[in-house]
Amino acid sequence: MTQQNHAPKRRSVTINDVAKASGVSKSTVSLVLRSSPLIAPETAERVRKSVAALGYVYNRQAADLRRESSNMIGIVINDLGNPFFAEMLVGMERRLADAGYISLMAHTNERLDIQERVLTSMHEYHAAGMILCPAFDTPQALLERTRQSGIPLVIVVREPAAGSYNFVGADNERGTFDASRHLIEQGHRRIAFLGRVGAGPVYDLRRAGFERAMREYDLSISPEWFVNIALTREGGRDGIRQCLAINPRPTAAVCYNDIVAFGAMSELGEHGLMVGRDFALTGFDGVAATAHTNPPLTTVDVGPGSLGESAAQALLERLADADTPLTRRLIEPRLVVRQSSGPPK
Amino acid sequence: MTQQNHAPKRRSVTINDVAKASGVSKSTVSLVLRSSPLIAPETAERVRKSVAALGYVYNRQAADLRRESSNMIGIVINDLGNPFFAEMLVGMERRLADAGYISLMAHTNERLDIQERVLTSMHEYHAAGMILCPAFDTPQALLERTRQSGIPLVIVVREPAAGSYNFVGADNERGTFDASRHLIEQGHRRIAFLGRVGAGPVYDLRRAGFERAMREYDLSISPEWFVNIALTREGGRDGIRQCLAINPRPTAAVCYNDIVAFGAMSELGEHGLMVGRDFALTGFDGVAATAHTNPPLTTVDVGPGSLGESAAQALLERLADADTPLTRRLIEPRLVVRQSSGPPK
DNA sequence: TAGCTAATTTGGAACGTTCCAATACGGATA
DNA sequence: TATCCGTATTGGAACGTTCCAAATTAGCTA
Repeated sequence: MTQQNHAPKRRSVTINDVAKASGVSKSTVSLVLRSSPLIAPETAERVRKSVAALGYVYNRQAADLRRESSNMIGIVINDLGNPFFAEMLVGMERRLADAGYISLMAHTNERLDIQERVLTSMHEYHAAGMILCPAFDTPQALLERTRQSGIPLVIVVREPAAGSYNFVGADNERGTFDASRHLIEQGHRRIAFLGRVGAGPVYDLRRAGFERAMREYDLSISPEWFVNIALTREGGRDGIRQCLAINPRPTAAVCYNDIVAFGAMSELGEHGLMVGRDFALTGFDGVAATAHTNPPLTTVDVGPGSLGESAAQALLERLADADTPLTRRLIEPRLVVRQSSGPPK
Repeated sequence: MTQQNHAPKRRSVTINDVAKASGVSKSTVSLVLRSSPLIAPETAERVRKSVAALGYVYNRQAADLRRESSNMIGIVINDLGNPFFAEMLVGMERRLADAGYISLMAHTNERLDIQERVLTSMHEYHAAGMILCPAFDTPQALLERTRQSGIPLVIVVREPAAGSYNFVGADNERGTFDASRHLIEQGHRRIAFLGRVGAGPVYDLRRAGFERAMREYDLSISPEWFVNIALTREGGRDGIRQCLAINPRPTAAVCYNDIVAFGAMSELGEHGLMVGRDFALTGFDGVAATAHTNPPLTTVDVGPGSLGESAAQALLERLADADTPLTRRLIEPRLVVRQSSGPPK
């Protein structure tokens, strides 16, 4: 006795089955599915009935193959552990979903080999467009190759050294300038800058903003105030430990980003120092959590969510019209002053 | 004069072009691309040369259509603003990518209509499997429908009321039990529970764990200690405000999850209370940030990343063998004691 | 040399859509 | 009645793969 009820393996119902069931041709069904105005209302109604009755599900794979396109957008993120990127991703996804696209998401964790792999994979799946937040040290060649493949590409957050790309990011120099000026005007004179030296153009710009502010107020910077750390919460702790060892001790620190500031706050607390009173801190990014730390964190808010939306928007415009000129959008950050950045004692 | 150089529109290179270029049949090329052992090494070499020369890119859409399958996995997340889900997502994505799959990710923001839409969309794209974290109040029917569609489905975090599903989650009752017991053993007697009343089974279980611990230590619970709040950082603030108004005032609170605890910490700080000394707090989830708050947060660690990996693993097993029995995996959480949960004064 | 086997290679027929040119059908006009 | 027109519908050829059964080749053996 042969066992045959093993796996149902029911052939999936196609447009043809629907056509047969409703007594029209597959072409008609196809038109109905795309709600074409060509079809007579009664016919459409009948077809829709059969669709429901048979439990037909549209096969986008087949449709996309024929149309030589797709409704999938590739999103490549390098550090989802940082809420900045998570919030940005949410913004992108929302905007894209609203426009009827679905997101192919991949996380590179700053690894170039993974980044390369996912980019080709998205390519193979015929993504209609891509949003890429390049990992550190991404070779120019990779970007160039992706660009030339002809699929619309928007680069976010980290701007490539050269070449013309569709870019959306924040005005980093301006951001740290504002934060630094704020600290200076609070009365701070010895201010540290916590970041990863040589982390690329973003680091350079944020540092430059800090330096410009100090210069404009005629304050000189001791080299040891450039504290070199990993761009993580743990790095923030490390940065504070280094700061506290400096003599004379800085009274404030401009942090590369919010999560570094989080780590710094935690470490300061463990040393019995009260953030905002004994030591001032500013972050960068404006992630949601900054409003709910102890104490709330003064930060340079770039609007992570809306930055993501902007990127998606730029891509959508490009998809709508391939001849749209490549745009470069720099978001003006907004300094949000909270309790972490009080004056020195 | 007709303008024709408008858009390049170069026909994409197909397997046929490669075949022609290397003097073999398309079938052979197809086999080479999938590195079949049937092909003679020299032939494969020759084909690969042409692939590179022509800049051929594999069309997975076409392949998947023919094979009636795909390498895409749908992941539906409801609240990426909560780092717990972001970290879980990272775990899933990594495990799936390692296994050669690519993730179709969608964010529902707890909205049922969006959830419904993305599920059908993933369906239409022929996702090979799906991981779903159901939005609050997801109707049983939707889950049932998805399950019956035949595509392997793993449900995470929030367990459906009934029916047999592949589920991966945490032992919620046990988690809050451990946290509550810890606070009690620290000497706390008046302990609040901050959560959203009626938020579903997860709330019920976490509350039950709290109640059991109190019962086991013969402590009665005043009804007002069940503080009803939104499950956000803002909700945590709100919860503390409510706590402080209770007379006699609780000395500790078990928070529904980590972000609620974050908000609570921030609010306590603004009232001049030192967390861990003047008021004790525990979180739930074990997100990375808990180790770097001010002070570091005692939490019930379920390992968000590895929970995601487990879910992916469960799905992969099901994909490998459709007859794998449906599993229900409950992760045993681990209480991580930090400074937020010191004894009462 | 014919016949057998194993190792490679191959040509069509799928997969489920969309596109296009062509057809069918009333009804109005000449 | 023949012709035209607009509206609705349709069949077949794509899209770029994989699958399958069959064909080709080379090397042995009888």
